[in-house]
Amino acid sequence: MLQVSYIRENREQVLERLAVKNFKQPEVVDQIIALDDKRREFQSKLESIAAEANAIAKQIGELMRQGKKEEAEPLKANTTSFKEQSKTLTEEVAAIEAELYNQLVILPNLPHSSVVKGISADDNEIVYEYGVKPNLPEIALPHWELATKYDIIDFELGNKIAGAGFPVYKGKGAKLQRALINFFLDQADLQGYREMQPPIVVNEASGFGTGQLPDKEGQMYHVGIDNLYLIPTAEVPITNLYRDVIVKEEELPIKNCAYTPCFRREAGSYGAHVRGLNRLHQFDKVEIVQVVHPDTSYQVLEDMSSYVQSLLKALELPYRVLGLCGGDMGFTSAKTYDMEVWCAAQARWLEVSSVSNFETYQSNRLKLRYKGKEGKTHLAHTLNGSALALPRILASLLENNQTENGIKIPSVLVPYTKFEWIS
RNA sequence: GGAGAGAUGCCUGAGUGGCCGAAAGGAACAGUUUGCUAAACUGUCGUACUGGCAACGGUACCGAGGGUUCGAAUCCCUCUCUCUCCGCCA
Repeated sequence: MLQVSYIRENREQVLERLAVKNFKQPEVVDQIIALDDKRREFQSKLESIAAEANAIAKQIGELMRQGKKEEAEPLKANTTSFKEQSKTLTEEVAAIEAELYNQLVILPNLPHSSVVKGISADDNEIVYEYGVKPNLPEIALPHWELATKYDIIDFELGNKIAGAGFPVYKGKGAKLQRALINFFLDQADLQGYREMQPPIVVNEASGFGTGQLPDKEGQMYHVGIDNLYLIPTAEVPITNLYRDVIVKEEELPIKNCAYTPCFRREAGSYGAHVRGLNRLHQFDKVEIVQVVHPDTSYQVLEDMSSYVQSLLKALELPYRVLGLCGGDMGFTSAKTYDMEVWCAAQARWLEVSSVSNFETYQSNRLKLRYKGKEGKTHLAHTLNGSALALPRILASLLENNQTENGIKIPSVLVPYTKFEWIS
């Protein structure tokens, strides 16, 4: 959520930046400013009435204490009109504030000045490409066929016990998953991220805190009986740890990471592009989350991007980095890099990580602030990134590393898997 | 699931209708003293909105939301959460 004060003071710039994100309702900006004017006007009326009423109540209290009951009685009569006025004004202020909030949540985050204008994924910039795409023989198999061939992932069994999008990993498939999780967590640890194990269900307040609610309600699994949501990413519980928190400036940056399963209903997805591991309802992911000082957030974004890339290099996967254009960026992000790995048999790029700087967009809603040395509070900046999401890494490993002798495990993973080949 | 108790500031904790935005202690921060550390002493020490160049004001907040009252941390109602005991279970 953007800050109203920022919108007021930087109207032109806000409009210009929203255009980069291809935002269709620029009139909302002026509506917000008008509503805020109205809010101030009504609130100040309400407050001056309250001030008068408080003053009278104080006088009455003083008289009562002195035992002058008779003198207090006429004062009471004066307050009836205050009560009525303040009641209607309170209702009006509440209505204005509700409308202001409704308008405010329509506005996406403002893209950073380095973000290019654009409408769709076609307009994203390829900022970096690394590695050599393997030359596979004609008979190369897509990962879902390899999974069956080596009996390491069973999609049918998953269908039976849960449904499509809930695969069962078996034997070396399961061990490879566990190896990847441990590898990612160990690497994050080396980078100074504190490992956390959060709940994988969250309450409504947390869903609102990171912006999944109310917008993406339909994308989360909801446990109705207890009104809890299965997390779509560890970003939700980890970032919400800092909801309504004021940290000391010297505690920044705060670096946390977490492995969790992630649950996404993916309502509306279908077809060949969701085959196999490409898109699942449940998947594993290691997430890195930082809370930083505003001055450093863009440097941190670059650091996080390099870190994610270092993981892909270690796994010897060809990848590319996309700088997302305004139109393809998430609603809450100011700048996002997507990392995509090459899946050789499918001959397509698959997104395995998304690293974003949210600036104050999340922290404003979360009320996540830091207290500066001068004693004032300021909103902190938040960032997060996948490091990494497992299924597509697995897909890419299986497809790219397939040989006549089986699937070769990257050497960095062998200490974790304790085997070199899936055959 | 049943019964009971509770929710106050960074923490502990007092406060049962006006003098309470809130005692006291601790923590933290700044200063004085000190050869250093410690101790002692002094001071500062919630958040948000809002008026003002500022000095300094106003309003709201004692788990959340309603209500009673001239006036609510305090009384009433609803909800949420926490703790204790019992039951069940890992």
